Amino acid sequence: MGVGDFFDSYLKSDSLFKEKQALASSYIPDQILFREEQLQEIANILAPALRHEKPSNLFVYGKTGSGKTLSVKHILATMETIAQKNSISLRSIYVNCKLKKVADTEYRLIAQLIKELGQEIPPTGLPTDEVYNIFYRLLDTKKQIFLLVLDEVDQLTLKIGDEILYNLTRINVELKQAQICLIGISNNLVFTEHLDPRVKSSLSEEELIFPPYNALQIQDILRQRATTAFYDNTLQPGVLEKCAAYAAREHGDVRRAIDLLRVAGEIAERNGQKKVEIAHLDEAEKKMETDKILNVSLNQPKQFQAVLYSILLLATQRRNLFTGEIYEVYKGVCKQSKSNVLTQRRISDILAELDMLGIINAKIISKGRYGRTREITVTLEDLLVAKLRELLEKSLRVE
DNA sequence: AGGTATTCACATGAAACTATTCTCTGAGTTAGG
DNA sequence: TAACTCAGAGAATAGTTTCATGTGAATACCTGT
Repeated sequence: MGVGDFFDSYLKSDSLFKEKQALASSYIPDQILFREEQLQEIANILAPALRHEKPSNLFVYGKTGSGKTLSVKHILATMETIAQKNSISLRSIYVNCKLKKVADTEYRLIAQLIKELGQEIPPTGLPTDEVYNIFYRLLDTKKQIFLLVLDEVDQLTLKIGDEILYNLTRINVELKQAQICLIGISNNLVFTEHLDPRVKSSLSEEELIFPPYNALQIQDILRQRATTAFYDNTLQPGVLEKCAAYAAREHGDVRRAIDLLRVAGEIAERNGQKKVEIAHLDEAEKKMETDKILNVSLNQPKQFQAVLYSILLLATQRRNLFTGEIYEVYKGVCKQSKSNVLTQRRISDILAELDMLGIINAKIISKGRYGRTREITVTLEDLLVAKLRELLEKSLRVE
């Protein structure tokens, strides 16, 4: 059967989704469940902004998928509409500091902020303090309050230190008319402990913790989303509960639960089934994991791929691998793929990063008289390993 | 036997270097009046 | 004389290299019994 037939039957088969949007990660529901307290608290802290007073800086902690970003965004949106109605000059800017090539360095963060204020800044070439100056000028055009949200700030400081945060907290001193209020969001609870004490005290004048959701709450949230997203009676009984249970086990990450539900729905739909079954959930979980690994691996730079390929080669023979062995194999791989060989120092870092990405498991062990090294294990499924190896071979043009 | 001291095989840190991409500046060139 | 071109100086960034220092515990090497 041709592609045309496929599209025909695709059109004819009715979708399971009524409004798939509701399961997207960017979706903001009208009502945020189980976060009344936190919402109220944020509102209390930020309310002075509506009277042209600078609110205290706020720091929001909580594990991934506990509704931090959603809540903050929600409050800001409502504040902006109210401000507009009463013609109060209030602006909020949201940046995610983790986004590569967007806001993950000092220069780029400020550049991004300027962009949000409606001006373009070249991606490179300007000295950083010049960029700061442009930013100051843009801010200080009139008397107004800026609410500046830095999502995943921990990533930022991890990469480039806390100097920017210090600068940002000091901006208010230099501004004549405008004032900015910083709202940091982090999913690392001990994050501020690595911070310069000055930054720490000024950044977290107010702190707020988002506890993880429990299984029952996740169920309710899922139900809320599911009723908008799916047609009635599309979910088989038990699916929602199972999905919630999965997520509850993963420290109450609702985002994951929602993704899982969406993917399960997609799978059911693709199979032409009328209902989402529990089996689809299992399949969805597996698929998400595999997709993630494949995606991440193939998007890594060549050298990472070469290292990973070496690991996979060795892993077929033995369980626990050490840095030195991997390096030897890696050198061979490099020769074959005609790329240049990096130092062991660098490979050590690459191994650490692959570990961070969750592709491999690395643990530093001491073998006593026989030295200290990383012990690396591969816990991926055999099928996935085979596939990954094949793809890497193609990408590296090896063997 | 029990207690130190060594030693291995890397890990971890800091600084400096390289290549790439981009802006800005000012000298030299061109074209028009 | 104004507009244009183009090379060179400077920046930011990613990815490395170089050099220096750190480290956990299995062994080697004592010591005194």
